[in-house]
Amino acid sequence: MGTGDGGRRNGRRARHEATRRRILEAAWALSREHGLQGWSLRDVAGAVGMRAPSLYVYFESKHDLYDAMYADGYGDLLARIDATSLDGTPDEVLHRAAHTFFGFCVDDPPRHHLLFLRTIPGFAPSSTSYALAQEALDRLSTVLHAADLPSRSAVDLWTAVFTGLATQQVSNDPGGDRWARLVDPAVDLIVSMRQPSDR
Amino acid sequence: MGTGDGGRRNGRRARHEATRRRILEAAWALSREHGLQGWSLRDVAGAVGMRAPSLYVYFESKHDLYDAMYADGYGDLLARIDATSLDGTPDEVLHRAAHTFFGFCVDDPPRHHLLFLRTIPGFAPSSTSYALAQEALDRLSTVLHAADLPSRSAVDLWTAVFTGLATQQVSNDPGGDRWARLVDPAVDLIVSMRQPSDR
DNA sequence: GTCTATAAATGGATAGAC
DNA sequence: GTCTATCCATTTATAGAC
Repeated sequence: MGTGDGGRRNGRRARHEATRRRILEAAWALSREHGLQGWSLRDVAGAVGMRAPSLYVYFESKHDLYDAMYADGYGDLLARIDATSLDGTPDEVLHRAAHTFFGFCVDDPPRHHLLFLRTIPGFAPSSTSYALAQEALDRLSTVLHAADLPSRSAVDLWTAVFTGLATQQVSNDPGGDRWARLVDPAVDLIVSMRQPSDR
Repeated sequence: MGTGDGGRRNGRRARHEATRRRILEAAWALSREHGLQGWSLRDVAGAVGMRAPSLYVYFESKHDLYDAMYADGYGDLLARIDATSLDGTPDEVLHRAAHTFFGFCVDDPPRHHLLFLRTIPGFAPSSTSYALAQEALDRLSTVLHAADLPSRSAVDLWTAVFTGLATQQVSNDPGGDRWARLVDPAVDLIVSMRQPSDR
């Protein structure tokens, strides 16, 4: 024992999780190819060599699959945040943080769509998935605070500006850098907002 | 003659246009109630006392209806821009322009969705409708230019920042003012970006 | 866990009578 | 211009055999 799978080396549970992940990845791939709403459960099933009804062993519904994608996306964001160095001056950290977030958005447009635009009819993240979104926001607050931008206004402006830049980039100049070039100037502007009371 | 309707006071053409508008308004109303994708052509028809097939006399398809809504939305935006005074100092004009745009976005979330988020599967505006969007952007450029912010970067940053603020406001604090309060500070920041070479 | 078969509903769009 | 009738395709989801 001690493997947590009932004593079997490749337990049911692990296999189940592995298949879940294959399905999840197939859904992401289809989203990148045909848009976040451009595929059916049949399509996902076909992509993993199954029939549609079999998916219901792994996900309760299509919305449940979207929810898993939502959690997965925020998991990726948290991982990127964790991998972002906090070395250097506060301003250096801010520039780095902005690029981390902007890059995350433009690297995967459908993920950006699901996490930040949220226009899937009838879909709302579950409370456990939403907790991940909250966690990401908390970490952003922590970084901004450590960089002498502690006010809620600063955090709110930060999210609005960089989701805004990313949305424009993704939808009006995909693959280009027309708005990407504005990330650093935007950080400088927000930094210039620092007030004595903030320190 | 001279009425442009073939000599009839309430010509076919005028009636046709009037019915088209009724359908359009019904689609907007349903969008505000159930979301931009939360209604079918049957629903729209029911709302105007018709059956679904009759709508095809006025619109070629559902996408064609979306396209008319898109053009209608930009028509509204252009009207608001026209109604916005250019009096006062350049900075006053900029603040006014920002509030005009922000108010336009938050006043009608599904319109904001259709015009600026553009996540309707398969929908893309026709060239004539898109020309209206271009016209709106041109007028924004003109205003910013007149207010000593002539660079393309300034225009790009402007659109990103205020669509970003509006999206956050609409989706995370509907009816509130959490991001609305940041409109004026954001204008101040962008204004502070003016460079000698810009004048 | 995966399948076949099918339910159950929906929705866009067309044909043709009136 | 509006209707009835209907097509046709699609999709999510379930039942039950294997």
